[in-house]
Amino acid sequence: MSSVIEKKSRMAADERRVLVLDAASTVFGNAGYAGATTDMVARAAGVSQPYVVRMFGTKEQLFLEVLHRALERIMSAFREAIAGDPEVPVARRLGNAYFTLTADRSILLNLMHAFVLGADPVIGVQARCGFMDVYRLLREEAGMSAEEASEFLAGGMLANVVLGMRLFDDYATDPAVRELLGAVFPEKLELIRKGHPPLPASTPPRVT
Amino acid sequence: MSSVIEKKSRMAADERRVLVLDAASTVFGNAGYAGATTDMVARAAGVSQPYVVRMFGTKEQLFLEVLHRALERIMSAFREAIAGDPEVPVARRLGNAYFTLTADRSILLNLMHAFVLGADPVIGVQARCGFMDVYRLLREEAGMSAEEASEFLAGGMLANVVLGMRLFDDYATDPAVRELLGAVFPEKLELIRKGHPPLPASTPPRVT
DNA sequence: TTGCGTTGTAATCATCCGATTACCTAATTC
DNA sequence: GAATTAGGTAATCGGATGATTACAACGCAA
Repeated sequence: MSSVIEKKSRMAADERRVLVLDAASTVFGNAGYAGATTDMVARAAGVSQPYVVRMFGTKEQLFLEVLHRALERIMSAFREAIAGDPEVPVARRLGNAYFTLTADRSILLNLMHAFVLGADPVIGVQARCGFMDVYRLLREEAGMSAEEASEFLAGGMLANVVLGMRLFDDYATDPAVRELLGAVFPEKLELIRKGHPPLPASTPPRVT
Repeated sequence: MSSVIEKKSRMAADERRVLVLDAASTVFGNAGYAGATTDMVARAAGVSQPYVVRMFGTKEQLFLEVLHRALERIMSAFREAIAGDPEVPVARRLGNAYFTLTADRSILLNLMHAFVLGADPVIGVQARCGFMDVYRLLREEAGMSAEEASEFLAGGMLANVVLGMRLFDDYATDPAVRELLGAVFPEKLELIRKGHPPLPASTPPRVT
């Protein structure tokens, strides 16, 4: 019922910092960079709004840190997978690693928000750099061909979109959704579905 | 050098309406829903800001119209492709149609912006509906299997991300970008590259 | 020309948001 | 235990933004 961390009075700034970063990741992931406010982040972290901006300088720098941390997690998860059991093909190991990452929607959602802001002079640059870092990892460290890497990334982007769209919210009401999700997350469907329950006020889909 | 349409004095409201919708598509596509302002749209369309909101009621309704029009264009392009030359496989026809759509970045970018806003109570619903409409078209009208449709959509999502990220801006400076783009747009690379010149102030990528 | 509906804008409003300032209080040090 | 640093917040500011209102100019019909 209670939150995981419920400290009273003072806390080390470093601890508070990761709390705020976690909150920012969730908020930015749901609302996007421009749609989120520093006050939303502050409330989610249980601190005051001025404290958030003073810790990170600007809203933009806060988002860049969130983005950077998301990329770090992906890269390290992939590196672990690459160093894993050589019996199973590397593409499958990486796929499993990616699947594990979906447990925290915000990681992948923040990446997607950055990816579609390529026209932004500062976020766009970081998005391109981060994306190409991942591509290079697939090519050079995982030993994939350009076509294999492209195909792997394509599947990942579709998974990201499906998560961002909250398609799981319509799992119960639309058989086509079930079918598609089954194709996007082969074998893992039931597992991943448990981690993505529909929002409380899930509106039934209306056709236009 | 001059814009396509340069009418003086009065114009029929319907004509003006499509001008504003075109402008809105570009602006929303670049900045996203929350990042764009009605004033940016107004300036791009050459009208006053109050006129924009009076024509469409609210900024949200304007975005929904942009989104709806984008979906309509995709659906009709796909239906044309499905009705095309039966000699060439339908997946290839659809791929060509999708490639043609990339000529207007904003169509696909607005879709992506909507797709990552699934948590929004009104945009999210439209995003899911529109996406599933496309999926159903692939399954029922194009006769694809669930796996074929999923694979097709995956490739499309990667293409959208690559366009949104403005990866073409780094084509000249990064060989890995060239390689990846070659894998994402097989055969069509040179063709599509002509339609996506880098921004004037293209910042060279910095590694973090 | 007068009248009137359509097309459009200038001015303005209320709100929100990121950022700044000034201040407060719990620890830590000496 | 006084002094000092570190961890915070309340209050507020200036600018941006979506929306409203009131008004102006054009064009057409009688």
